[in-house]
Amino acid sequence: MANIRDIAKMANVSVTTVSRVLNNHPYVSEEKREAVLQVIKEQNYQQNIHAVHLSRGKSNLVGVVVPFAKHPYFGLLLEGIANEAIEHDYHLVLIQTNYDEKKEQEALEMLKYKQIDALIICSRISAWKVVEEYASFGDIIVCENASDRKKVQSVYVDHYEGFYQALQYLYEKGHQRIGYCIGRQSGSNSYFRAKAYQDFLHEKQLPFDESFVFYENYYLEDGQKVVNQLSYLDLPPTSLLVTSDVVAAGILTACQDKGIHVPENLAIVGFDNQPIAKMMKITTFEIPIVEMGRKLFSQVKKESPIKHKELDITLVERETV
Amino acid sequence: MANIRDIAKMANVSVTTVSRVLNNHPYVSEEKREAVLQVIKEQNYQQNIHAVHLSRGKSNLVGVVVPFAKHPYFGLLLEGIANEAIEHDYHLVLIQTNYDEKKEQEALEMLKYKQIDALIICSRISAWKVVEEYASFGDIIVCENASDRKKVQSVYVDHYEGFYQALQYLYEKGHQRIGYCIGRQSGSNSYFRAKAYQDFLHEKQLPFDESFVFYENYYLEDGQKVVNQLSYLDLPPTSLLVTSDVVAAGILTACQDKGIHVPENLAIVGFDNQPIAKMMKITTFEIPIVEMGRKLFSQVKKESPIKHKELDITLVERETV
DNA sequence: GTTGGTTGAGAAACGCGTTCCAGTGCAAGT
DNA sequence: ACTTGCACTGGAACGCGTTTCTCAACCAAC
Repeated sequence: MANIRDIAKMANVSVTTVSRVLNNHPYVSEEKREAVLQVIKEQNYQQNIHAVHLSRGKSNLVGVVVPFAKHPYFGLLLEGIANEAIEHDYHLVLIQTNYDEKKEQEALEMLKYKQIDALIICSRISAWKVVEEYASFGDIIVCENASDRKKVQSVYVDHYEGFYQALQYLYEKGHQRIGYCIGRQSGSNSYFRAKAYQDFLHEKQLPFDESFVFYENYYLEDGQKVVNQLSYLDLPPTSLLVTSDVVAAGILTACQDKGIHVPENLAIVGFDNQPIAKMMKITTFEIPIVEMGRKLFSQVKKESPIKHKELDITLVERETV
Repeated sequence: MANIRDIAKMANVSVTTVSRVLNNHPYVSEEKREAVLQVIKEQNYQQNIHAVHLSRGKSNLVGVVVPFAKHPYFGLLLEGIANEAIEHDYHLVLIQTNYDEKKEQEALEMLKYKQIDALIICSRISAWKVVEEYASFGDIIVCENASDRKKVQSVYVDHYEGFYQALQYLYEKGHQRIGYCIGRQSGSNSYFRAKAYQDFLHEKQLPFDESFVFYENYYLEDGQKVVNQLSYLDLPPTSLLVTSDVVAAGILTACQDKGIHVPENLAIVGFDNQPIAKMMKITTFEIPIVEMGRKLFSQVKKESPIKHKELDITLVERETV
């Protein structure tokens, strides 16, 4: 296959001119431009993309770190990121970590040796210190409140505030025994929610019962597990905050099977406002996930000094409270 | 940052030797190997990945074409592909097409100019003729029955057979008016299912009613739409084959809202056996999606002559028939 | 002592596009 | 008439690792 030098020769111009035609640089006369274009067409010439990357020192590739591609939350996020990437002529390198820190590390390494120009971390595992070491190699954008971090950018929802609001909402509906279900126990979003929970209990002078907190809930199936655990409690919570609508849906279904009436026996508040929440009429706090995905990508290579962007959560009242 | 030549100088060896150390080639004495390793460590040296790609003419990147990342079917497929890719030290470039043929074309172009070494097309749009033109540039693997195609590889389930079996199953349960819901109207999987449907009607001497076929059903929300349309029919089907469990779940929920009893008034058979099918006790034909994803990736760069691989579908009887 | 295989190592070629810099030619401005 | 300065062109340097050739050294077998 012909390379740029061959094309230059055949078109009787310099390599530089061919490059300029290729990249739509100005300062090429119309005749030469057409001559070059003609030869390119004849030869069915293609730039060697690796040479372009080597030369430019960048690749128009952005890494996206997700724990699982199959989880609807990350599916939605990916959708938003992908759609925005298309519009900016970037491609996405998908890095699925399964919450394995090594995989995240690898992604950071890819940033270091410039296989990717930027990295979007949808759910972080490594410590801030580690992540920030890599910030000098390219933009790092996280999907969590990192407004106090100088080196990375972020797009997020205020989970502290959201959780607090949700607790307040249930409290006003008369609930005093409020539990919650969450995904992983560590992680910054979980931290903020736990904090909001503790602060709320403290403010309302409510006791903390550790059996009211359920960890490792990600999927529909996990709802069943929660309802099971609930049945072992002497004094179960009267309401549950569930940090993913799919889990909330699982809980709701399990309740229906067990004859637990929702919301009479158990009130449920979901998060995300995913399609399933609408379908099953789950009261939920809407998180604009797809939009968040788009915004996450928009942070890539942006000049603007706004490094941190917060999106709003809104309550969607339906029938589970 | 130091390059391979700098390292060579510092270690008092040739560039070749450094390269050999880097790539674990034989013919490097232990002393030199260690000297090189030492310098590499000291200098915190990193290969320039673009130079490696340029030199090798490949990138260890595999493209994955999906219409939407947010659809659970593709989420599951992606999960399988991603997990297999990790094990083979490949990375994935996600190309979301939104069923826009241009995007798919772009993906094929990426294969042509070798930005990616292989391409997995999870749902094809372009004509075979177009796709096959690109087969010479790298492996192309599709997720549909392409057993009669020489140039591409495939991993698939027999949708003709699956659909036929499902129809047979409903027929044996006493249903004569069987409708079906499907995603896009074109597409090879849809073609095989439509064919199975026609063949079945013909065999059983049943009339074809075009109002029994519902197109463009992808998500939970679409189930509502189907049930609405159903209510306008004078003589609606007594049973429905639904090519995605999420849509089946949507239909089931909409039926519950409308007081349509399932399975008495309407029997529903889903496909995929996704978590939601289990949760909502939907009778469904299981498609091993995650495994299919893994197998799709396994076809990449495989020596074996097995270019086409069929996976089995199995009936999971639950409560919607 | 000669032939031959094996191991170790380096020079040079190869893959290829971008960009800096120098320079020419022509037109507008003073 | 003379200076600016813009439009256009191309040579050469740069980014960097892999791989092929070639050759030397060394040991073993004949």
